[in-house]
Amino acid sequence: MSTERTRHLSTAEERRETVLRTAIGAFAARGYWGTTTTEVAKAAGISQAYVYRLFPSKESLFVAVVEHCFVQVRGSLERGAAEATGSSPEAVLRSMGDAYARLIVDNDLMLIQLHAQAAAVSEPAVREAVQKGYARVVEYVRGASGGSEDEIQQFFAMGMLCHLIASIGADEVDAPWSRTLAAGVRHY
Amino acid sequence: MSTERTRHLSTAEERRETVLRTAIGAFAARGYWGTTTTEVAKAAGISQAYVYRLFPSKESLFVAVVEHCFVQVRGSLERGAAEATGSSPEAVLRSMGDAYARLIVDNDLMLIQLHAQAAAVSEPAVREAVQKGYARVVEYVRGASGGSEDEIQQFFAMGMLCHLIASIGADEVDAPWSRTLAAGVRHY
DNA sequence: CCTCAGTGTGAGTGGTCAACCACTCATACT
DNA sequence: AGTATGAGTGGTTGACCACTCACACTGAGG
Repeated sequence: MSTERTRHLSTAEERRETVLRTAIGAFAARGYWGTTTTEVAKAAGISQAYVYRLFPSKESLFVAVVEHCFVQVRGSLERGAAEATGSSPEAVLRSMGDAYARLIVDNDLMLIQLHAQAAAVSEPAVREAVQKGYARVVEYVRGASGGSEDEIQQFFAMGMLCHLIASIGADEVDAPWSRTLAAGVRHY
Repeated sequence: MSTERTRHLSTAEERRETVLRTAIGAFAARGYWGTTTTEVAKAAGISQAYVYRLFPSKESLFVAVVEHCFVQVRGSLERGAAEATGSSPEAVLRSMGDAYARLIVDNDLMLIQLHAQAAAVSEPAVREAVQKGYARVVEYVRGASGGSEDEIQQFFAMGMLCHLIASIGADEVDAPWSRTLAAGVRHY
């Protein structure tokens, strides 16, 4: 049954996953409006026309990419929670933060979140995806850590600060202001 | 002088300022790549061609808009610092945060910051403007508040969380996750 | 071997983009 | 009145955009 080695064609489902994975890198640089479907196709190694057989529109492709990223973020936080030493909210949150820091060594994953946030302003479908993504992530963090409202809010505020630092390359600037913003922010 | 048909001419400098102010609203919705120079021109009430007499390129226009926004943010923080009751770092920071919250009642000003952050990823000129903007703002907050590194970092982390809440409209969602994120975040 | 459903593409479509240029008009100053 | 200068525009351009469609190719089941 397994004929994977000799198979030249992929199933549409396999292709869709490839496109989703590679589209992250494409959208990460210039976001929803700045990235062309041709760039996405090139990154996935298929023709631009075939992108439109796999996804009905550029918007739905981007939404799928955003959802894919949130799944990965949640997975990373779950691993972090599992690795926590101790069960105090603080210990679990620290371990989760650490896991997230390791996840976004791949900057692209984080940049997608930033660009999704930007696109959410005026693209309702994107906004809905981002809202649902944060809904699940916030509820997961609350449940798994048992942290207070304040602690959870702090956790996400720190995540947003992380996005700022990476997006403007503050961690590559050697200055007091950048050191203040990036102080204690893990970056593997 | 029977049929009055006045065509009011401004100086180029006046026009440039008009364009900067109105372009904020144009860029706020769809950011750098999603906004056309025609939209900017329409918002300013001039022809698209004239945008290019006032600014050498779309990029330099966007950079000017971003710089303009940072100036307003700094001005708002200065007013906040002046209004502070007491001179403890905590009191000054709280007053500054409050002033910022009042400033971004106009969502556009905040959305520009978000879109500037997104554009900074791959547009070096924008990145430089945003870095310089945060450099000045962080140093100002440090100097005016005298807060610790941690307090200042917290201050900006909270600002970033604010941007998230507004960009995805979390404050219009009635759910536990959105209440957790927005708890205590002033919104006039 | 043939069939055929599903994978995949080349070659477009109409529309829009940033940028440019030749030009008109309003005003200030002779 | 004439002239110089700068404000402001209509029209255009070539590149590029999202999206479409007719058609070619592949390989598993018969």
